[in-house]
Amino acid sequence: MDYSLILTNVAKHIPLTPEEAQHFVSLLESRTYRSRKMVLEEGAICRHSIFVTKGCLRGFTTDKNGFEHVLSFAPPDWWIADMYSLITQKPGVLNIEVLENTEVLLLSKANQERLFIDIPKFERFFRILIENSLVSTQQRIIDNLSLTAEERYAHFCQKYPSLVYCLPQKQIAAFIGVTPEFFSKMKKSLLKKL
Amino acid sequence: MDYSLILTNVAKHIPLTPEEAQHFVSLLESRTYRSRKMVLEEGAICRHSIFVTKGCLRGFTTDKNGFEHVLSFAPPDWWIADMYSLITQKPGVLNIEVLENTEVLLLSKANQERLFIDIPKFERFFRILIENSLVSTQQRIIDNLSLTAEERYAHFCQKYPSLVYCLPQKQIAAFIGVTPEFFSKMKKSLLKKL
DNA sequence: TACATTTCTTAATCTAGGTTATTGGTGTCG
DNA sequence: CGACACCAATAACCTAGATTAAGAAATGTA
Repeated sequence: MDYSLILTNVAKHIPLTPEEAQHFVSLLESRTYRSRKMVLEEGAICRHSIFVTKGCLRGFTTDKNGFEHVLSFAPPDWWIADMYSLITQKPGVLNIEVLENTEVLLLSKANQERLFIDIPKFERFFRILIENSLVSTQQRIIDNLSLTAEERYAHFCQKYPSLVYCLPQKQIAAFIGVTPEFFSKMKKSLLKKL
Repeated sequence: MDYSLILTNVAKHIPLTPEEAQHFVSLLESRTYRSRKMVLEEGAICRHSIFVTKGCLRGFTTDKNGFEHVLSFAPPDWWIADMYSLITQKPGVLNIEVLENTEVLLLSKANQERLFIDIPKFERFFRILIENSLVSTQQRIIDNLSLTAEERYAHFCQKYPSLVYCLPQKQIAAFIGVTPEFFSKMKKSLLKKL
């Protein structure tokens, strides 16, 4: 098993000794998922933080009319979970689905808590991780309040350049908050402008 | 100076000995602000986390057309800051304004870091604080993507019952993401429905 | 190769919410 | 007291984006 991606990810924020790194990876489980598998379903309790090493996941909710809204994508080197459910250990609202064949590392809630006790600086690591996540989530609210669909799409292209070409465009539409039909129309009118 | 509100706020998540509590409050500065004062302006570096003990603040951004969009309100017992700027110590995009005469406690970034060293469990406290903030920010994105303005207003009333009656309604409009004119129209049509 | 399923495109029509403009109310301060 | 700034309400008109309903392309699968 290759842990270099996740160890580099951790090392961006806290230094680990070889022994600490060894202890950390011993708390992880690795999994392989086929495209379209649901990793977590609405109403279930989220018991792991998921780190993607290969492939891509998406987190989404379904509204009362059956429409899906994408909260986040998780390409390699990203973490994903239903934060609400993971924290409270109550049933959550998020669905997590596999978009292409994907490899992940799982850190269970119990192992995460053990980690906080055994190597307290992981408390710092996850604080920083969540701080960054909060900042980008807040920025997205500001974008939703102040930008047009076209501008939000432009931001998306800047922020996730690798995803723009590998994702079905209905998924991008469900992220920026428009219907697939409007997204198609918009893309066409963007081409005309060039 | 009365520190009971902030100490209760901390005690919700981590237990403190009297000595630790004493050390914590020694790192705080208290301030009083008059209504309409700008506590933080766009382009400035955010150097403190702000805890409100009395009154109310709001955090907002201004878009390229001059319209304001409210990211958060901070009534008593809430924390507020420009997270991006506070973390990076680079110029931020958030304005923080006083909505009525207000009393706050300030924790500077430097003192926060000292606190993490002196009393490491504060690392845990702020992680939990930010986790909760992330969960409610994510929920707001889902709401923005899947609910109508009327439904978002209903959510707002549930979440901030104390603010609904004390805030100018243009501020509520700028939070849920509609113009004051539409908000007025909407409120009228809600009355008819009863 | 054919068939099923999902995704993308187009176009007509519709609506939630924005824009602009006018009016009246309510502080607040010299 | 009057002047001025801010806030709320209303109404007529406008537009970004939704809805509905086709087909056309692409993709999977046998």
